[in-house]
Amino acid sequence: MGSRWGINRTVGQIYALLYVSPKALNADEIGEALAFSRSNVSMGLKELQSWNLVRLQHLPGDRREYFRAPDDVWAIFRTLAEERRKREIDPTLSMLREALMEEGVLGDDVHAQARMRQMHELIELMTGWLADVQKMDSATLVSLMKMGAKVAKLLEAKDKMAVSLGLKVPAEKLPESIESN
Amino acid sequence: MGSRWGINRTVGQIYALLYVSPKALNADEIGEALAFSRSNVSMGLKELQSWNLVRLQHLPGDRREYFRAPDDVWAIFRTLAEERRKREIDPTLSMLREALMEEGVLGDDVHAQARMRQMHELIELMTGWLADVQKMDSATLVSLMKMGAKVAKLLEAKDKMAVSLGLKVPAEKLPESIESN
DNA sequence: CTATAATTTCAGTAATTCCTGAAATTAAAG
DNA sequence: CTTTAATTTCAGGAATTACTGAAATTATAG
Repeated sequence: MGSRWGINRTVGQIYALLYVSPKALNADEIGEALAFSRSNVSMGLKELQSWNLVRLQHLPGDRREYFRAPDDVWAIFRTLAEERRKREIDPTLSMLREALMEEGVLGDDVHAQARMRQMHELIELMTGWLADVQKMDSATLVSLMKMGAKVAKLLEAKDKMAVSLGLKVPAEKLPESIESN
Repeated sequence: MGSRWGINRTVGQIYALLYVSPKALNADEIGEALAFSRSNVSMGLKELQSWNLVRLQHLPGDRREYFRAPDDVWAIFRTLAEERRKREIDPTLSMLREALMEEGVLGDDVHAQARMRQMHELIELMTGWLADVQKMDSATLVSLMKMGAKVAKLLEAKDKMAVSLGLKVPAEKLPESIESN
């Protein structure tokens, strides 16, 4: 599964093991369970750490390090999204920006420029949205997702209600506290 | 950029070229522009077609096929999301389901079972949401994304308003027509 | 400080993925 | 139907990525 999530097969296997394991595991246990060489495990764990996907733990009277996945699946998902943004989206955005500057000066290829600007806008919009969503607590996020398309209808409804009451309700002025339903 | 989007480097290059090109291109033009062998281009185009990412075109008096990317960036994005869901998420979901069935029968590893169920729920929730979002037109989608976190506040506001008016406004009963802002 | 356990690094090899040119196939034009 | 242009397939080689064991490093216990 993870092989298309920016991490390779063995790293994915290690993470899957940690994810389902009821207790933290040390490198030897992981290597034994998956029949990987010790060094392969070490590299895999290092990569997982660079993704912020594992928590470290020390058992008293044992000098080995123990690893586990965070308990909250949503937290895992957020971390993944956040790291992928940093590694893949952000560099893409700056490349696009650079390309737009250069072409802009030359005034060269108008069409290509317009296309790149469209792509840039789309990506910026999505990352901005992602940043907003990342700030929400898991429960709020879950209820929003459950609503799905209904959110759009709600948007309309808001306008209708405001209008029918002769009110102006700029979204910025709405209540601050938002805990889920 | 595309190398982490489920397609390899050369395929990504071909698509980037088509994306910025003001006119449809034939295979030879692509190969020449990128210095790829004709067969490499052919395989790349085949892959892009399997992803539904290119539109075909025939010029009169020319028997070669011409290729271009769709005009709407959002359409491209949707297609990509849809195809990745089919290829990566759906198989993961059924694997999880199977694993849950098997383990369930054995009653074996309670913790692993619970963890897989959590993951399954998260993925199902997200794909359900994605399906909802895919149905919206681009303009609606854009305005929702621009709102970002404000949607959550709006949710609260809806409840407040309904309550203060002594109304019950189940989301299901809200207006049908939803065009963007 | 020394001995030893744990972990990491890295060069070499294995495995996988990618790309090419030649041959085969498809399909349009005459 | 035949010719020829366009495209696809595919086996082999090139390039990249992943994995291993040995050696080096780090860190803890005595």
